[in-house]
Amino acid sequence: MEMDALWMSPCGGISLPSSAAGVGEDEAAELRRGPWTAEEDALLAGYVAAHGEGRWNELALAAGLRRTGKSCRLRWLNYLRPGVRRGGFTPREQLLILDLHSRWGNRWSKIAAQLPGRTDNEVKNYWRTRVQKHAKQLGCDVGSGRFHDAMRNLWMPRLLERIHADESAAAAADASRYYSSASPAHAPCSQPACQNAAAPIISNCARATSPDAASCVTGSPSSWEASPAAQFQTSSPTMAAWSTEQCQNGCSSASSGDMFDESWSELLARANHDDADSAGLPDFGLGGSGDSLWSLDDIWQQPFY
DNA sequence: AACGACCCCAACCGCCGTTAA
DNA sequence: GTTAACGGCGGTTGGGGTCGT
Repeated sequence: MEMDALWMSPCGGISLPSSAAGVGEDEAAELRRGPWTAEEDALLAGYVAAHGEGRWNELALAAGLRRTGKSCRLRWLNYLRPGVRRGGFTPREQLLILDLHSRWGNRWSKIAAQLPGRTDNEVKNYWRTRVQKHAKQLGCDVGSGRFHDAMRNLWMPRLLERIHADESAAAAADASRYYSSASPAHAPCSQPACQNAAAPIISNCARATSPDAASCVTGSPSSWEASPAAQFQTSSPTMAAWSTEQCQNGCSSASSGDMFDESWSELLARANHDDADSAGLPDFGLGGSGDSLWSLDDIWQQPFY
């Protein structure tokens, strides 16, 4: 679809505040806004490839782009830059986002820096659209301790289960190829970082802080203290080190999708119908509490990936 | 098929810190 | 030392797509 016409003002141009960075009145009168066209992308990418990043206002003028330097920078960083990964977040990435956000808050650029190929904008959008949606379902605020601890004790362990399942499947596939080809190159990864990839996160899972965390889901304030997550205390590599290495190794191959959906539906189903411990999960006391904070009917309607 | 509600994400906005003139 | 320009960051918005009725 040709976007050019859509974003031109009726007068053939758009008006921007004259304070638009680095441009004069004449230039500002001709500046374009809105979605980028393929031609603009090509212009920008070509110019950056030839001259490098930085000095965005200058670059915009020199490249002949009728865009602000800011707009060029954003387009480059979020879309055109080599290595930018698109598509759904993998379980690993989701787990990292949860963990890092719990530590750093809305420091999107800092969090994105730990996710190779991901931009702060993507992380921010993920948080706002997915995570906040589920917080709303819970009746919690995402900034509340209750929501915080629900993440640590419910979703993060489930993400780890998912990751381990994916890795087991991948390892099995590798082993299968190994035995059929007898090639040492296909031996399972023996690097400590691979084996301990999940441990640093689990250790954080065990650090729930809010006394009423469990009450968010159970009304049983201390049940999470005995969570099996505590057994994962570790001195493994730091999260930052893990994130870069592991994401580069595993992010691109893992499946995508919203792990929260799976966590909600499966965890709650188990908690209500089975003994949580026997299912390998912490006992959050969900069964029979009748805690109206959970909207089970709604949650069970979530799609299962 | 039509319509409205909701979701997702690209892009913009405003603020702030840094830098250079 | 001052100030304007710039880059970076987090918050917000608008529009296209999807889903449900």
